[in-house]
Amino acid sequence: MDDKFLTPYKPEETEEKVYKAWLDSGVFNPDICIQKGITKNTAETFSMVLPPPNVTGILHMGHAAMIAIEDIIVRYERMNGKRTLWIPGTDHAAIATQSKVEKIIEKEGTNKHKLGRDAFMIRVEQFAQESHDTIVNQIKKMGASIDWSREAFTLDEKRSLAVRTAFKRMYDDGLIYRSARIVNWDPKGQTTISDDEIVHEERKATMYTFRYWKDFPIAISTTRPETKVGDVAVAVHPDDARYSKFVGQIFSGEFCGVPLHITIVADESVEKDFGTGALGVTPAHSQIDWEIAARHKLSHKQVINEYAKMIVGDERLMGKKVGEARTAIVEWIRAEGLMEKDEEVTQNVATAERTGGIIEPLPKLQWWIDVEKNFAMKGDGIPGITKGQNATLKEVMTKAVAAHAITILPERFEKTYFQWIDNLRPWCISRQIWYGHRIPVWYKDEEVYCGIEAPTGAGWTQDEDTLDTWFSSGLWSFSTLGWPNMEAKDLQDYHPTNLLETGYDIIFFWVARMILMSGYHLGTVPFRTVYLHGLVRDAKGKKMSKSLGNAIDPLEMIEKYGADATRLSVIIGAGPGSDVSLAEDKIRGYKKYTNKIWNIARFILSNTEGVDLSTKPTLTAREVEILSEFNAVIAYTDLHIREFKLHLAGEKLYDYTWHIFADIILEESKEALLSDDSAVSTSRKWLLRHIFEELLKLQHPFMPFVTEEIWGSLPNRKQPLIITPWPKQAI
RNA sequence: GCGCGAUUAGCUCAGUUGGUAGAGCAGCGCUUUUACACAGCGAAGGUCGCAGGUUCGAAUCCUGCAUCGCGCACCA
Repeated sequence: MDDKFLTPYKPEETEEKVYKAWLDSGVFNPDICIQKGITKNTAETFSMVLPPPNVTGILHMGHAAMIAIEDIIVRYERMNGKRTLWIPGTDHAAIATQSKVEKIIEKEGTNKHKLGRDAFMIRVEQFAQESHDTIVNQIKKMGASIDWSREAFTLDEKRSLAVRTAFKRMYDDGLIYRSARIVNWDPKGQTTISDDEIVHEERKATMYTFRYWKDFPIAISTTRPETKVGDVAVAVHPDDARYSKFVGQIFSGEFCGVPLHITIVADESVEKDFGTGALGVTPAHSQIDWEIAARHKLSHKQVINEYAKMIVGDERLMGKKVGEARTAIVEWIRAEGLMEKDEEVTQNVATAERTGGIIEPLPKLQWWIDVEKNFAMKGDGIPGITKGQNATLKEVMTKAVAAHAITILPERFEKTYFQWIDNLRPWCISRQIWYGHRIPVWYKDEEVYCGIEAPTGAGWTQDEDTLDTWFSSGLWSFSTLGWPNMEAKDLQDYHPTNLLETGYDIIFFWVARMILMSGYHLGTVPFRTVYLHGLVRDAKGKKMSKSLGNAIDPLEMIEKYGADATRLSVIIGAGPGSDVSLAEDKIRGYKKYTNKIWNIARFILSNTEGVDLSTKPTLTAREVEILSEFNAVIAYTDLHIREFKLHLAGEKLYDYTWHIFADIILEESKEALLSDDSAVSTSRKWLLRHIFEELLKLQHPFMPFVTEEIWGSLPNRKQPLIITPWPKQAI
């Protein structure tokens, strides 16, 4: 027995060495596994992409949980003989990364405009590179058995080609178009954002009810009086008897120094019972009003600019921030005696997820993806839509899940997914930021050119905007496998991928967009199964965050307690899709467990020397009973891993190893091992050694380091544990 | 407003074909005995949110309610 077992288990002396041995052996790469004869080249494949972490800094406990879950599954599949591919990568994360770097240079007393586009981009790329290196190191520390030879980045050469190709094809099909509509403008980030990047925050506000001027016949209500200088109409319900006599009339007057011409229109969208039942229509600053104006062919007038400042009126309004303008207008309304009512209300204010800026709806010329336009399907991978048949992106996304070409787990998230599709509007994909994929469109006078490469000839200028980061991540399942080269071997072997494992918080951002992109470009699903995990929260169930100071740093935990303990702490106690509470005590507890296994190894190794596992001795009745109980443990573990109930599998192994195998079986065996009767001790030795080795295999996906290290000290080992076949029930 | 989830021991949570309630941590008592004190043994601790219903039997199924949390939509 190795002397190292005489002292407690030391992860710090084990993990780096073990990970390096795995890397050197090349077993993370399925091609090498075939070359070495570890995997049959006819073996079933299992593929998965790592949800690429943003290059915005360091990984948090949620990433650690994600890596642990995925690595358990990958190791399980590999031990079961499959050609197993897990692809690593990182995401440039466009707006998130850019705003992070903007904050950093702001502290240095400069900004992106002073630096200029080129110099600023160099700073961003440096930052991204540093983050990338940190992240890769963290993924390795967690023990991820991922194929580094296939690492990808959403903004590297290959992925850029995929993005431009995808854009061009969708543009040619008319699914991508440029149009002026109301956008979600983030004045803080100075960019448009998509509907999904909006977070509604409940805030107190005042609802004012007033008339534009004294003899205006109808009072309106609003929480944003400053936008009323952009009103072109008042909309009422067609059945509203109070106002029907005014419909069609135009009233002109002056509102806080701004001349207005208000048409009274009847529109079904107006609720009679809300406020006064009359809605002041501000087409340029409200999505709904824009739609009403379109229905009634009304003009629109922009009164607020990109910096959320007023661009009409006299000195009372012009150049003022919207908040100040609101105060000024309210004062004016009161002074004029126009105010009929003001009341406190709570309302949901739209804010930008990344910057916290209050969204200012503005009309702007932007690029969009049409989710309701027909295109010809490129493949047969979506049930109910055959190749060549016309379909819309909405239909593709719906059918992929409704017809169970994709299974979403836990199942309840299917409802969430369908609800999102039901409310889906055109996806705004252009961003006014610098970091990201430049839109592959060039302009020359009136000409517009969309291409994978820049047009030849002089005088072309490329569109200034970049793409929403989720455009490139939407391609991830196939851009990492060689697309747009349809002949690429990886693409043919590994797509659709088997599993997408990610957090439920990005089901719309990412999961849905991947289904959209794969459905359009390949005519198939990007993955067969979606498994959604929950959030890692603190001991009191609060979301971990730096500002709250309750965040647990996974690297620090790995240093203190080891990667195996850290992995178990985020697996056990977390059912599929439900959040997991984590305190340092929990991780410490699993550190003790790794040590327990270490000591079991010490006992087994020193008591079962010379045992021949290949020759099964005659077992006593009690031993047969123990073995059959253990077979049930194998079956239980196997079943629950396959059903993604890793918490149950992990907990069972913990409970069995500690409280059955160690506390009962080992204790009761001491007598037999001391026995003078060699038949008694031989059969008991065989049994203990057999169960222990099988337990190492079963636990390997959960705690790869300590199990591999012990396995390496077994006298009869033939190959590393990571590629040792998974236990089968046997009597 | 629509939808989803949670409510089990002091704390964090497990517990699916319905059959006498479980773990970890904390706390209590005992024990250094062929592994391990990062340990072992033992005791204690719960009317499984509330009210009904189905059933021989309900933490588990059904209905309603309450509280907390989340998502979506929307309030002009």
